[in-house]
Amino acid sequence: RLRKWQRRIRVSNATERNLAFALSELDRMASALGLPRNIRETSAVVYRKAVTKNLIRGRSIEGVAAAALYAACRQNGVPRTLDEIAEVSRVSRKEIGRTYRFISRELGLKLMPTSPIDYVPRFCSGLSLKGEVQSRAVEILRQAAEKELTSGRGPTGVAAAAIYISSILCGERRTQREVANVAGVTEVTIRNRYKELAEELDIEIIL
Amino acid sequence: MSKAEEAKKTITIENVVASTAIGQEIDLKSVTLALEGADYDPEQFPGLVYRTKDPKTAALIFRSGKIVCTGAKSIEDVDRGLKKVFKKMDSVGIKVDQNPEITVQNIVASADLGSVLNLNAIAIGLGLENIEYEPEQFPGLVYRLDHPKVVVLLFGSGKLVVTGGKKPKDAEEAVDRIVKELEGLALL
DNA sequence: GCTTTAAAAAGTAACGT
DNA sequence: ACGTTACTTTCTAAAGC
Repeated sequence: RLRKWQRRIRVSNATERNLAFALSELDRMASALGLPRNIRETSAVVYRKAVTKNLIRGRSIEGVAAAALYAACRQNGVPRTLDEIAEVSRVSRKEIGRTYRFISRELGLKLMPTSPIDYVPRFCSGLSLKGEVQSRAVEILRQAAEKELTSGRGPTGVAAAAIYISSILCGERRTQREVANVAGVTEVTIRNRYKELAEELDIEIIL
Repeated sequence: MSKAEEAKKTITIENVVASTAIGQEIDLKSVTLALEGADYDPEQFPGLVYRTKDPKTAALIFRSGKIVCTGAKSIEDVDRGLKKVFKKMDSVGIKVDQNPEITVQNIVASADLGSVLNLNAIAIGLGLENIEYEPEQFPGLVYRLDHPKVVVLLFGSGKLVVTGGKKPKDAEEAVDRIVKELEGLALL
């Protein structure tokens, strides 16, 4: 009788300790990425659901926390790339991606693939580009989606290319290197994507 | 001719994995020394790797006498490749049953649906709960089928990969179902 | 879970020239 | 800006950590 109680208390303590650690880990990563409170709350909700469904078994708390944060950013329409999450996590990008796929499926998050449009505001502010450049980039991306120029392409690369084109069209040109650094892709990728967008959408770029 | 028939004609078997067992324990150390081109590093992996050039295959030989053959382009090539492995083992002094049971474990096939695909629309159409499509991580959409039990990777180009099947017919049935489901959703 | 093998799909990356 | 190589995803068996 007494042992059963002690065991419950022990389990309870361990569970609470693990949860406290996970929440502090979420907070630490969110702070490092400068994420707002609503995303920290969303990530905590996702993490608690994962705990409730026993999804932590065989997985590290850090891994599930990182995946929960990645999911929370996407749910709120302000995605971070796996590379960005991995930078502030102790877990590898590969592990975060696989854990995300697992909890996403188990919790039935049903998230749509990340849209390049969701990266535009953040990338543009990182390049000090005005709202006009942003809306023009978004318009390019809308047309790109309609003409099926985004299937299978990395969202960040497509967003970067649209912003690159938009910055030129608006007379606030940013170099491929500047855009590439902010978007976390290579200049080669921006070149490939922008050539494709320009040709398929009949946009003339005068350098 | 239907699109399903057209697509099925494009199916190409790319890789066949099979397992078998000679009824005997093997001293991998001595086999490694006797067979030229044999790679064996027990610290890294318990199996010895032996490659054949025609057909091009890679055999993983284990201490237990069990063997895995990968890389063959057809089930016939699995048999041809393993026959060569058996002959080599024989020439090195290992008595091998020349006709052990061979089990095909996995068949990887590729095919072409003939037209570009809107992966985003397909992800929604086939149901976000049955599909994995994360273009940030991989350009292909992952679709798991229960019948046949295989995994299909769909690409924006319209080309696809079917893996996990144990017989050529599994790939055919998978392509057939994919085409019909996409046609039903007007996405092909 | 990992280790090793093979193979395709298409995108992205990192080398060298 | 090329070209090459290589990594991402899926599957599967094997023996052992």
